[in-house]
Amino acid sequence: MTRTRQAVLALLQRTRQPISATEIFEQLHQEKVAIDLVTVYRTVHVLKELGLVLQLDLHQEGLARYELKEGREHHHHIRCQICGQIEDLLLCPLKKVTKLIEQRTQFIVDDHTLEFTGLCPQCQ
Amino acid sequence: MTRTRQAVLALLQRTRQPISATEIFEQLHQEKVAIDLVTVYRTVHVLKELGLVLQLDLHQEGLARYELKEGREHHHHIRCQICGQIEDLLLCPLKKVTKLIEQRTQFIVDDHTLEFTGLCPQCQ
DNA sequence: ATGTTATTTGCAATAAACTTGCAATAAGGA
DNA sequence: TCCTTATTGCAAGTTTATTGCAAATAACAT
Repeated sequence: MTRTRQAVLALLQRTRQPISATEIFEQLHQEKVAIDLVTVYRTVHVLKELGLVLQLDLHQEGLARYELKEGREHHHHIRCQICGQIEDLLLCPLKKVTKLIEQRTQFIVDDHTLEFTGLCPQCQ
Repeated sequence: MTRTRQAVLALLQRTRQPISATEIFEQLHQEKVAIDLVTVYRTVHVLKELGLVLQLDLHQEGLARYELKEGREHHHHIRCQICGQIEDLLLCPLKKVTKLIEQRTQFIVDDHTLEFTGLCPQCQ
């Protein structure tokens, strides 16, 4: 854990929304932390492997976002189509459905992604 | 509707799995249909706007896939992590949850994406 | 502390998926 | 047919992410 990686991790800790590699890069530069974009990519990769960070690929965004996994429970997201705001949904209705799918398809289900899009209160 | 667009649409009709732009390009070239990759992108864009085609951005694939919307009911997908096979799930457990989310978040929910990943029977 | 080794970083170059500009061609209508 | 509009192909550009490699940094034993 170098101080470069600490800086990325600390940023993820204090950011409430899932954040992209470019945003991490720009935010750290604003805070006078010199870091290369490549290093950001490599760092989030390492943090992912360590199980500290989750990668999200939200529908039609065309880029990856990262959020802290540490100490957070399984959840999903809703994104505003206008302003791009992303909010956590602290629920998951898929436990029963997963069993049904395993029976129907004979797959062993490993993971799922669920995302809602719509209009946030401000953008309606 | 030109014959180039017909060719793309016809391919989508006879393909059972969601297919990427590059795959459309390669498949049509194998069938001796001369088409530029750019035209494939523009065609699926048009077909999307016409409501004939749906775009899927499956988790961690890093590319878009397209499937026919015409005459198909709302459904979701499960993808094998090993072989990449994609199967339809003709179910959707999210109607009630959507209402709950609208109440909780004050968003107006417009759409959702749901995808499962796991191991298909062949790859287990 | 010093040297030795392994890891991490930055820079440049590359890859992959998609988009845009523009001229050439094809389609549709008066 | 002539004119207008839409579609296509080619080349070049964008964006996001990855790779190679040398330099800098960290880890560690002596």
